[in-house]
Amino acid sequence: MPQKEKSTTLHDVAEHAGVSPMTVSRVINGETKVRDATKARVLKSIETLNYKPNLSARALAGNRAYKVALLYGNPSASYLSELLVGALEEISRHGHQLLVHKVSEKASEKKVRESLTALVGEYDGVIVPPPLSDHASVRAFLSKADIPAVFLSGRDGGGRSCKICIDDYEAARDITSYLIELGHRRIGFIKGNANQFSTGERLRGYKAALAEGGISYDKALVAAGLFTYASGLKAAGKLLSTDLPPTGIFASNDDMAAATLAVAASKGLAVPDDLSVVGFDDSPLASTVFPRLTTVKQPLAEMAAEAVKSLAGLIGAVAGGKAARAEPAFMTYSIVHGASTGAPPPQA
Amino acid sequence: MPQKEKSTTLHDVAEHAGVSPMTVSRVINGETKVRDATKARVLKSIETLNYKPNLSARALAGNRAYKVALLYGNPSASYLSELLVGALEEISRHGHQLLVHKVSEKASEKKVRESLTALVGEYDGVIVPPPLSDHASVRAFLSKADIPAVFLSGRDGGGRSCKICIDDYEAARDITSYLIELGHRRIGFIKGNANQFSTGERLRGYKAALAEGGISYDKALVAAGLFTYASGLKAAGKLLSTDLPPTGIFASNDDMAAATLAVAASKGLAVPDDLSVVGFDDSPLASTVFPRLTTVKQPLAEMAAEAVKSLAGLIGAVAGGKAARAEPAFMTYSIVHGASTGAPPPQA
DNA sequence: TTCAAAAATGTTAGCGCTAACATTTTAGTG
DNA sequence: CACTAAAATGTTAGCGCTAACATTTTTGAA
Repeated sequence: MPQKEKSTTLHDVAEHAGVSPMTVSRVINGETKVRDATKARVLKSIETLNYKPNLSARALAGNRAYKVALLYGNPSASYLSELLVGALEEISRHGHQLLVHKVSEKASEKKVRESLTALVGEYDGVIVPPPLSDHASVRAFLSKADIPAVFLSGRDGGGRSCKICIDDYEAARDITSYLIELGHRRIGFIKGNANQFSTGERLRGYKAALAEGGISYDKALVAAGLFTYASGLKAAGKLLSTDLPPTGIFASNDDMAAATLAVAASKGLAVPDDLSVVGFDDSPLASTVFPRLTTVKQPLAEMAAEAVKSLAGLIGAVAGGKAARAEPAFMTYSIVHGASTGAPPPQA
Repeated sequence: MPQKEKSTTLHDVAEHAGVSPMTVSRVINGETKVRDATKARVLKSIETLNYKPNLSARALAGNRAYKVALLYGNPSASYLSELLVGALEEISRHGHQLLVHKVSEKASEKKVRESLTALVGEYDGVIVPPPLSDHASVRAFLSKADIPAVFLSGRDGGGRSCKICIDDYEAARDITSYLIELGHRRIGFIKGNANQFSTGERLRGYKAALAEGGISYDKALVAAGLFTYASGLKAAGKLLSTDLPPTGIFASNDDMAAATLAVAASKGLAVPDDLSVVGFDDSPLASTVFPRLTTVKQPLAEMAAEAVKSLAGLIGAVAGGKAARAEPAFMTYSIVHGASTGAPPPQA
């Protein structure tokens, strides 16, 4: 039972290594200004005694136990869970405290304001994932409240904010190019919600890939969507009912791509033989449906960890009275190759 | 900026209320052995000064900052995120620390053992959601390691463990009864993974409802499944290809129910006019697909919160040298009425 | 070699809170 | 109304760690 006997402390390590506690503290923190020989000795003692710093004590003494709120209003909980895993990992590494705070997107302006007002006194910083990160009034409020914030995706933030995202434009271009490489020439596109920043970026990427492939942009192959399954059904229905339907469809997210699969099935189209489908996000849905979707995977856990780091930096800077302005960070995405893509049918 | 000026401490409150810090501490904790008048005064001061206890300090002084690991191996991340939200809420209320620890279910026995061994020295307790809570070797290991554990669903645990769950049997019976009330007489059932405890319970509930409705159990209306979308496709395909297909299908989880919808669509069956479909879990998928599934909703966030509480109790008891054995808790589920259910077609 | 600047290490104090014990107040008895 | 047990409150000390400053050791130029 680890909790019966006292756990080893900094002092135990110090004694074992024959140095002062402060030196040990320095080793486990900055690791600067300690002679290599000493450092090695301390590290060995730490190893031997299996020392684990007590985060509570550290937070208390160092006066830096930030409380961070992860806002969410996203019913697409899959996104959330990966964020949480990453954020928790990073948070607990530093002894901060993470809370999840629900902000209903559909609530009235006033309600949102109330919900956020509660945060300001309570937390030292907030992390804002999409779609909240595109929510104008949320952004405006946080900016005015002058609370350190890190936005995931969405537009660039003003004030004490930072943005962590992947390059939606590049990713969309890449995955579209992939379809082109497979031989597709008529590629449909299902747009996302118009008020989200990534919607425009993904469309831009789609167009760029077409241009690079020497394919002219055809308005008839683009359908509006809202990032929802239902909207995907409608959009895919429209695209697949034309005289000359596309042989490949790029849906701006997996929900709509999954809907596209459903529409294809009901029309008797085989995927990927008759139609290739790609999505975006690598949501659980992407691997749930059959065939598994080819899609763009964002490193959400890493992004969340990065967000926590940036936020800690922002908070620290603000506390230190410095101008707080972290650089936006682009993370690397990857393309997940599923079974929903293949060469176009020969007659096409 | 909340982090610039020092936040109010226990002492500030004590001074404001004209009592000793210890009295304030007693008020915010047990609230016992303090005169009502004094307590009221202190509470008012707390209110006035907007005092928030410092969890780090409390944990440090009280020597009770439990580290809790939430194991997961569940690719169905939706489940996880709701658990996390609930667990985080409760955890941070007490200043404990939560970590998520991945345990690959498909790894070799040895790998699993290694993965878990790391936990034992590191954490004070673990929370084990399904499907891990049904994983025999995980259970055996935790029991032998004698680490406080709370299982969500799954079988009852031995050793220092506790189980939080809903009554799968009752829930399955309820939702089947609902189909019967709508007028269905031929109700198909798609089973879950055979090695999960809830699979048997749900089947038992299905049978009980049939019996109560005076419907005889027909083996031909039951298909095997594995809780996956792909297995659902197969099972639903089988059920809907018979001469006299069911008018309602109860899939043991939402993934398989969603697959049933897809099969229905490809067969030209309208849901719910030609076929009613119900699922189990209220996963995000349930509200993603069209039409929205009627399903059983487990209060996952509450269950996680309860798990944290139970775990804290177990750990405390163990630390105090008492026999640790918390009672299993049944939580209340609810039935979510979606658009996937309706009266059976008249000719049926 | 000598000595100051730089680098490495040590000392002191205290973060905010709560056990554990000490003291005061209150209520209850004869 | 004194006197004691019980209840309420206060005091002291320290949880494990790290700022901030104090001291020692090392380094390298004169």
